[in-house]
Amino acid sequence: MIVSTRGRYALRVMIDLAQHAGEGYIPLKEVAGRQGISEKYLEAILKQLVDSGLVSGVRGKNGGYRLVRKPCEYTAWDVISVTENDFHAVACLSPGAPLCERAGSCATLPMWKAFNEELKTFFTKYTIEELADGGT
Amino acid sequence: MIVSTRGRYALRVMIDLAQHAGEGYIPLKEVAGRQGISEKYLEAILKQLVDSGLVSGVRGKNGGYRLVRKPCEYTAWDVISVTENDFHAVACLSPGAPLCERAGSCATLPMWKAFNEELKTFFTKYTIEELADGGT
DNA sequence: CAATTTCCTATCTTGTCAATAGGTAATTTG
DNA sequence: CAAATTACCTATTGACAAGATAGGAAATTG
Repeated sequence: MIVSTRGRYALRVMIDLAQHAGEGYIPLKEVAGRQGISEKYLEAILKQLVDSGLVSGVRGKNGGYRLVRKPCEYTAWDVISVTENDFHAVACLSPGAPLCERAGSCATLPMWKAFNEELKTFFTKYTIEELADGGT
Repeated sequence: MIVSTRGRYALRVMIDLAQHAGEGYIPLKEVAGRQGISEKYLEAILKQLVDSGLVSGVRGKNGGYRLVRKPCEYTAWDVISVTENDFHAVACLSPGAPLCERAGSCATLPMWKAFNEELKTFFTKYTIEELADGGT
């Protein structure tokens, strides 16, 4: 598949946190329980979300995770682009990829570039708030 | 990356064959040479294209590969959907995937379905002829 | 028959995904 | 302070696919 379990889980976690916003910090255990996701695996995903500043985590009793911004201020793209490892159309378009010597005459490169843009455009259309509300 | 080397190579091969249509059967060696792709690896890819009826292959002297239809009658989607292993948004949407018990209440499923459609729509817009001509 | 060229099967290496395990550091509460 | 809670950190495992390579069998031509 194109979007891995990791990315899917990350989205569900963000949605879960959105649905319980305003309730203080939500412990991982709760989210994992509600979502039916392995705690340990979720831990790794949440660390990534914390590291990239999408979520804040606090230790100790009453600790847990919380959204940093309002749910309407996150898009699916924000989450996916952080959690999916190499979310670009083709290898040549990965950041830091060695310049392809055929790039100048590559018949397919424009299509891949357009697809790359399309990816971002598509997932930016969905906000976490919308997804959490199940609305359009 | 999202589209693997396999899919990219397959597209380049199809374009190459389109650019040399009407010249009879083109041996793998020529295509591989022009495109700078390992012969043995290309062999496996071409077999896939033959098996799925996109290309015909003939053995022996003067043999090789040839497009079955006109270049304008192939889309990038035709090629990619055949060569990419599991080209669907998420695992739940792979054909033959076990029905997800959360499907009914899954907040993200509609988005994944829309993305699946978008994939097909996007790549269907490009014909091999257009790509081969380098035009818009 | 000999050369050509596709077809077929098997193998190998490398890397990522998905998950698990065990321990460390911070924070609150009794 | 002690104990419970909870996030953080590092390492490891198993399964699988990508990307490639190798050697030979079958078909076709001249």
